[in-house]
Amino acid sequence: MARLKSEEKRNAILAAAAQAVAERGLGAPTSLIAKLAGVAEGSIFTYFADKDLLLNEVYLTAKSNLREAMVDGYPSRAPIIERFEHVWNRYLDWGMDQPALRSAMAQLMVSERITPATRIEGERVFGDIADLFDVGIAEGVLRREQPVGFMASVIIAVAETTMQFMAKNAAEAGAYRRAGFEAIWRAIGSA
Amino acid sequence: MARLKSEEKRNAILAAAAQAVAERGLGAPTSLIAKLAGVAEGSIFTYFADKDLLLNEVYLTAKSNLREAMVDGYPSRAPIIERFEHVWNRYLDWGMDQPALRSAMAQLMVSERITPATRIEGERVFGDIADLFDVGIAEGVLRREQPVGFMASVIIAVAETTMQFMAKNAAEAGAYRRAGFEAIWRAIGSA
Amino acid sequence: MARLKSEEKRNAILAAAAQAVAERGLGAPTSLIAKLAGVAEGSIFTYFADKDLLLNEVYLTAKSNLREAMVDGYPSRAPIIERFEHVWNRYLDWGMDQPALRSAMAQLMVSERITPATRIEGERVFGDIADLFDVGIAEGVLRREQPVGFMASVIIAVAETTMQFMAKNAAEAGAYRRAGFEAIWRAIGSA
Amino acid sequence: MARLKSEEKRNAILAAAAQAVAERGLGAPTSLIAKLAGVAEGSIFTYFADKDLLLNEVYLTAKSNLREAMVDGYPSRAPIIERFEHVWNRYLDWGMDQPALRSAMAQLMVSERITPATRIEGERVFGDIADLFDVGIAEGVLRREQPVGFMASVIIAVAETTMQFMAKNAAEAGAYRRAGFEAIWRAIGSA
DNA sequence: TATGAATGAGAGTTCATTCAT
DNA sequence: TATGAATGAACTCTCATTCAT
Repeated sequence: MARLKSEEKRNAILAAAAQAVAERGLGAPTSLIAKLAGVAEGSIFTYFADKDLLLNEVYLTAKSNLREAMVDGYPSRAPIIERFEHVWNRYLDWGMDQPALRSAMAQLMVSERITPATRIEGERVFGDIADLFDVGIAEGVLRREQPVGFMASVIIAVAETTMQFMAKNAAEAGAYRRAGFEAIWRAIGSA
Repeated sequence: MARLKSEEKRNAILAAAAQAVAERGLGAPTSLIAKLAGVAEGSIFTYFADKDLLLNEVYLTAKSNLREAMVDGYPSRAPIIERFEHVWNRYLDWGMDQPALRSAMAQLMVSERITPATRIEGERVFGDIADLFDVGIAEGVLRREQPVGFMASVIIAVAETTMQFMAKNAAEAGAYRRAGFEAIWRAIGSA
Repeated sequence: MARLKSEEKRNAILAAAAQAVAERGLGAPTSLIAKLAGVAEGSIFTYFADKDLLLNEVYLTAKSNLREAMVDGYPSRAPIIERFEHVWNRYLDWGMDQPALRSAMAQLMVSERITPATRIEGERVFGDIADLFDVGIAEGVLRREQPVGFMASVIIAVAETTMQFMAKNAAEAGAYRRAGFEAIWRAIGSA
Repeated sequence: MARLKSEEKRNAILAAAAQAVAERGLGAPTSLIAKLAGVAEGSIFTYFADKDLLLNEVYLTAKSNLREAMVDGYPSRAPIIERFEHVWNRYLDWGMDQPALRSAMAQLMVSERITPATRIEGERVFGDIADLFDVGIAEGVLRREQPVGFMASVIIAVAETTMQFMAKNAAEAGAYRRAGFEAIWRAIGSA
């Protein structure tokens, strides 16, 4: 048997693509991605049919990766505000730890290259986290007036902004983290 | 001595560039921009030294344009919440009226092609609107804990999100507009 | 005003493409064509949208070129056999003079890259020469049983073969030329 | 001593190559050939040193295959015209039955990829069929003026043309078959 | 100044061939 | 021997920019 397509190599390409996009935008050449991944230029296309498909996979991978970070250590039985805070903190930690993934995701999000199907799939990944909102509303700790999807997007937007400030000013990172959470909690909490 | 004709052409190129970026992303070819502007391909480069510079100007123009929309009809003497609401509504109106400008701005914002200098200049444009915050804090209607720049960015992020939902679901546009404002006001208001 | 697209350059590219195809087959790189034409690689695409279109134009150009060679000095009033012989000889002369054009045409003819539309257009070019057959049949010097299109194709095929032998054996070129004509004339003549 | 299994695989590759060339031209990728042959991409190169060699073998195989079709049921004692007619009909039958082989052969014939050696070898395969001509000339039923090789090539060319018309217009296939034979017989017969 | 053809570096992608398995 | 992933040169085509007109 010949060499089999390795998950490892696939991941290396995905990570390299994220880095390349973070550094050079969506126009980052596939040759740069190959170099960063330590594979031949042609190998990219044995793992991904074309650049757009690769970019879509980067997007999905980033979302999954983020989701896992959020779910890890999730305090299922704690009061809902603590659960929210857990998710919030994991989100920011993820963004600080993986600036390339975060930057790539942000660029991909507003680009035309992510297909509608990928966008839907990306939202599906966050399905059970979105359920948090339903619980919160049922328990009366979240405002019921706002559509759940809208709230989620607002949170992401604020988190994104918070991360920008944390990244720009590491000394005050903790302060921004708290300020962001308070802003969000006030925005969506029913108190 | 500003040649009228040229100023017009310059503006046509800027508008065309925004449209091109909105439709095709930052990789939109200068030849498309030229065609949309009704100008020869080469003429772009008599008005803008290179594409990056053009893109930076688009960014600044969009910001100025938005600023003007916000300032127009500004109720200087109304209670501060009404002033905020005015700004908020003008922002959303602008985004709905000028989807190309909004989309281009969003893409430019997260891209590497906007220079730090341009970013600073872009923030300066909003200087007096940012002053609103100082007044609000002084008057005790805004929370003082959060840095002003951070609050402003949060507002922009939430507005951006709100516009996305308005654009996607025109029937509920009014509801999103209000939901967004309430979320923001709770987030930054001291009440 | 800028430089205008020059007919001259277009022709140079067409000729270069024919030569490249003759030498390297239909897979001849556009970069070689550009070099042979003395233009930049990119210039090919300002004159022809893509390689297939260029190849189709080469085909059509070759056919037109051949047609002109055949029509030149055509003895309209001579007996029909002489008119045929004129066409025959002009055809072979053309093929000997323009081996690149001939070879390119032969390869293009059997390839998938010539579109049906181009094929039809190519036949139309020979319309009035095909009329020779109708006259011949009317005058009773050509066999009437065979469809005109078929006869024409047979002639071309035999001419092609004749040229191959002439090219391979220049010393006997004259003999092949006569042998080919006699074979054809017997095949289609009513005598 | 010939491993059966391998011989089969070799033939599968040859057949697949013919089909691939018929469908996609000489630029058909070896990966397509492998897929059509039901063989791994790399295996092609254990049977044929490189693509050119494979193509040359396809050419030779097609010629041999055609030759066998012609020889099968050959009426050695019938009058020479019947023998010719037999060869003619077998040729056309072969072409109709094996369009891929015919198309591949036609494309290879005019291409630069068939080496002179292969061309000579290809002619040698038809050696004894070419002998028919010598007999015919000796018996006085064929014109003696024309070189044998030339006559043979003319016949092939006319047959090729006839097959094209038969393939394009199945309803009239019989008519073209007869018309082609008559044209050829008049061209080469001494009558 | 305006034009748009010309340029060629560089893009994404293909593919014959190699080679680890 | 068979496999198919790996390779990278080479391909077609795009595009920012230049420059003759």
